[in-house]
Amino acid sequence: MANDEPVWPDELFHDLDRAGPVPLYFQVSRRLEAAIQSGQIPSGARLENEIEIGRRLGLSRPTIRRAIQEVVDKGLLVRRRGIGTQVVQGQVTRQVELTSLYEDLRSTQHDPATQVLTHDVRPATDDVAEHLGIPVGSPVLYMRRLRSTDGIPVAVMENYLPEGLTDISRAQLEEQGLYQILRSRGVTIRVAKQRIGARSEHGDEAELLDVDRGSPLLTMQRTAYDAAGSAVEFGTHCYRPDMYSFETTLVAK
Amino acid sequence: MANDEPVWPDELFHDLDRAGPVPLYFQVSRRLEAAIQSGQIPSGARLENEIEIGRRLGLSRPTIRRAIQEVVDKGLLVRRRGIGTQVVQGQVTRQVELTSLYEDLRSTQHDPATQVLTHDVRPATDDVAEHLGIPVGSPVLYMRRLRSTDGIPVAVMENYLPEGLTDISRAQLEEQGLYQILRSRGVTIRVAKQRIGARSEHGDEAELLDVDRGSPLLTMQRTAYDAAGSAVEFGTHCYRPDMYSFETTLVAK
DNA sequence: CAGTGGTCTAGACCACTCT
DNA sequence: GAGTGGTCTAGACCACTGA
Repeated sequence: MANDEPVWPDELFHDLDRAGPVPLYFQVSRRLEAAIQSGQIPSGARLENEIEIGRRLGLSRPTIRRAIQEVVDKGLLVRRRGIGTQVVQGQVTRQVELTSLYEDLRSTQHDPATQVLTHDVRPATDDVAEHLGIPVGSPVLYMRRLRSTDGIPVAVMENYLPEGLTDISRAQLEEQGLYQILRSRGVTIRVAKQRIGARSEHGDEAELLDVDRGSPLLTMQRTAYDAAGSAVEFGTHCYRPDMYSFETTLVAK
Repeated sequence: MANDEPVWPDELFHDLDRAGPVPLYFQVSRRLEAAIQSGQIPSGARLENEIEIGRRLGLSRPTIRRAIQEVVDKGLLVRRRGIGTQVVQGQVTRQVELTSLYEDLRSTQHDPATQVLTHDVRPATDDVAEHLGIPVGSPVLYMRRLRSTDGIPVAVMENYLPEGLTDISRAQLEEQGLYQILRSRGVTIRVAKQRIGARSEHGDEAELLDVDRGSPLLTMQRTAYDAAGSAVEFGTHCYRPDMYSFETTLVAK
């Protein structure tokens, strides 16, 4: 083989900010990721070894390892002991992240709009209480929203928020994603558990989503927890399967 | 507060194997995870700090940090700077992992069975060729299988394997999961990209899965890559939504 | 203020792969 | 045997939290 020489675009890393708040490993991993996504480091290319990268960047090996590991976890690189680190072959897809549908859609250049169908405070049912970890009958904010993109309905979303968050206004929900509102109130979501399934349309969903009666819908049920481990949101959503699907990249450990 | 004392069950970690091939951080993380899953470390409990844990176990802080990080990544623990490490509140769910349906079912104590409906070598169509990254018309092994558990049909699975793996026998497929077979042939899957959606039943699926005509089905399309980054499997599966769903735990970065 | 996790360093030894 | 990533150590300084 003539072309098995390792690749490392030094020039991308010559202005790392050692003083600022952004960790070095993160600065390196983001630039590395961008270089792969843009094709600057081509599919299948072998990277320079960790020690040499560290030497060139003036960083220790653990820092370089952590940067590379971040990119490996996103499925863009593969490491093999005794061999080296390679860019994965094949097309690159987007990762499922801890964001709301609104942000998913917005980040993909669409124009999301929200219509609030229902918005009230009601006592928690058994099911809702269990998911939120609160007593049955506690007041919860219930909202039912219709999300559209480019004028086409995409999803009907039902959400429940526990006491302390029940004062979110209808107007606010029309304008921002739920997770945006929560963040602006200082609520940070750390962990979310979701279950994805399918079922038939029922009730008024056919009309709202502009599909035939009895059409298949993609469903997602999610409970989100804040840093302290308390549930801050429980929701059941249903999506038009021709308008939305879930993508994941799985990486073996 | 009287009961804010940090928790650490020393006794679980007194027989770590420092000589064997299993990394120390992994031994620690697995026992820690088990202790949480079993309730031995209760929901909401605060863990001892990293330095102290390291001292008690005779391990360095980076090793302890890595062990804890593994459990954080699984969504069982939450870390907060200045505060400490806490067990997440709420029920524990299973993680989506890089395993086949067969292993999913088997690990949950069911009794999976496989019926091979079709099994032949054929030229790759445009679609299959693109997903596998091979030329159109290349020979690929096509298989269509019906998976059941406890006698109830769960999924119809269509899979395509590239040249070099086209000699997997029908008999073998009846007995083992596809990923098991691949592993036994030295093929290790490192990365998989999957898309989950929904659609209506069509063709003979209603009969195979014992559902009504036009019923909703949960669908999954997956391409799996080996350590070198080559695609080793492409498949489109459809599931009875009352028998199967996908669970994920998402952790904010 | 003391205590916590977050980051980083400069080494070391090992297991694995290829030649 | 040479080169690679995998693991581990023993420190260091910082940023953030809560009292």
